Amino acid sequence: MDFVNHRPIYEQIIEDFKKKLVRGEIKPGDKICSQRELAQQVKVNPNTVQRAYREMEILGLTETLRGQGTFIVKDEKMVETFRKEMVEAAIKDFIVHMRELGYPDESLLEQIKKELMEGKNG
Amino acid sequence: MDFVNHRPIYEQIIEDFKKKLVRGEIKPGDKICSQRELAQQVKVNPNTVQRAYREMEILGLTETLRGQGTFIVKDEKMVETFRKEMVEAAIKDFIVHMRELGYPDESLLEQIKKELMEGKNG
Amino acid sequence: MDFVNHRPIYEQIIEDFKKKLVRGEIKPGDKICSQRELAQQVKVNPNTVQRAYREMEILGLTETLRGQGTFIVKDEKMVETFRKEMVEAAIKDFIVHMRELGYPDESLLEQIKKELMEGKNG
Amino acid sequence: MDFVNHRPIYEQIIEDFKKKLVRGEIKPGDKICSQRELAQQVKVNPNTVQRAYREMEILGLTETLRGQGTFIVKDEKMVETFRKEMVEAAIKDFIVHMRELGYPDESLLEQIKKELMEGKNG
DNA sequence: GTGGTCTAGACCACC
DNA sequence: GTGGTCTAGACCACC
Repeated sequence: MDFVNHRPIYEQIIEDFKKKLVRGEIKPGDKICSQRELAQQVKVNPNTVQRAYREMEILGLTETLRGQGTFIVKDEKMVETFRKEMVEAAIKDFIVHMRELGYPDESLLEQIKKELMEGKNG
Repeated sequence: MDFVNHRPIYEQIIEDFKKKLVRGEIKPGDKICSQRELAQQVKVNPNTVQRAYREMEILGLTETLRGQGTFIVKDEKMVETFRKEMVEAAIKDFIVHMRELGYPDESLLEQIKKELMEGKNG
Repeated sequence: MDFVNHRPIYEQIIEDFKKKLVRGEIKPGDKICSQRELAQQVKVNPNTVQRAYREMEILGLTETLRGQGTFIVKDEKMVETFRKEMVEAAIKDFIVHMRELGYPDESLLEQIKKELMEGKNG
Repeated sequence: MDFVNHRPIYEQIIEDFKKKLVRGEIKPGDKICSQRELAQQVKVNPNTVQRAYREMEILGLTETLRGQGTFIVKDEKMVETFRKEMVEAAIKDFIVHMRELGYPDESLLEQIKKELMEGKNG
């Protein structure tokens, strides 16, 4: 967690969770960490984790069963839709941002290619 | 300004300013809006603008002369360096983000190409 | 705090803090006064203290954790470097000032010796 | 002049003037720059220079003769007294400052000796 | 008019 | 309780 950032911690937790889901590190039907456990792991107040979990349930990502824990909803399609949405949003935001910087579309692909190579070797 | 966003208004002001600089809408040596003027334009308190301007000065982007106003530093090179930094950082952040989403590098260029086309026609 | 001085109060707060650090009255890792507490102690507005604390963080002297407080960076070396810098700067400034007054280097050591003695007895 | 400093410009002008006097660059009875002239030289508003000159007259450093200009008071003793005061104050302030930094008197002379040497060679 | 500092006090996020 | 942001508005130094 980034405690300096202005982004609320509970949003950062949700964001992390979404990334894990999209990457396939956690799958529909999986039981996820208890709130207490996660709070200890990421060194955050249990209240903050509670808020994140509550919001994830509202978003339809998880469901909590009394006395059993919190589970990812059993809906493969949901994850796939979700993945597409996040990827597309990321790309669109990026393009908008680069245009705001006055960066020409023509140079963009070249530059990305270059960075991808460096990232592999570096 | 986005008053709903978590992002502090003073940071949004700095961000706007950076974009204008990078796009060449304002140039080294230019006098920029007075604090009071900008405060009226974007409808925030002069103190908030003051804070943004102060941070820009610390960042080395502007110079402030008491009683005269705030100016972009007279240093073409600085602006160019700055432009490169911002573009590069944006691309790197984007790549990192896409990898966090588990998106394969191979598909990335294709996908961006597609989005760039749509953006043009849309 | 000196409310008559031209020196801004927030700078005086920073200066006091630096002196305490250099003198070893506060140490790396220590939690320092909360902003509200210090504001009450020195009878200034919490915003003024906030500004001082913020600048100290930018200077790399402190670290602030939301909801937990402000701490001196855990870096013994940094403090030592800082101490040396302050002492050296003070001496250099002094020498420059004395030369500006046309005071001959030769007399300087004598004069300081004299003053040091008086200070002890006085 | 230092336009960033919080020290009022008119005080900086007085300070400069005092240093010149103490160094002997200007002498009792000398005519000094006209206000307009100085304003142009140091690139400052004539009002600011006027204020500095007014204060210097109040301090008994100068006298203004209508239509003739401003002159340093013809009082050699005054300058000498003044010189002693400034030098002594500088030394005392310095010692106080170093003690505030917790710097031991014993090391002080050594350190100054060292800096004086460096200043000569550098 | 232009920037700089400060107060008083509200409201928020997180502990 | 602890820090962060913001407003409203005063007052100052300098142009």
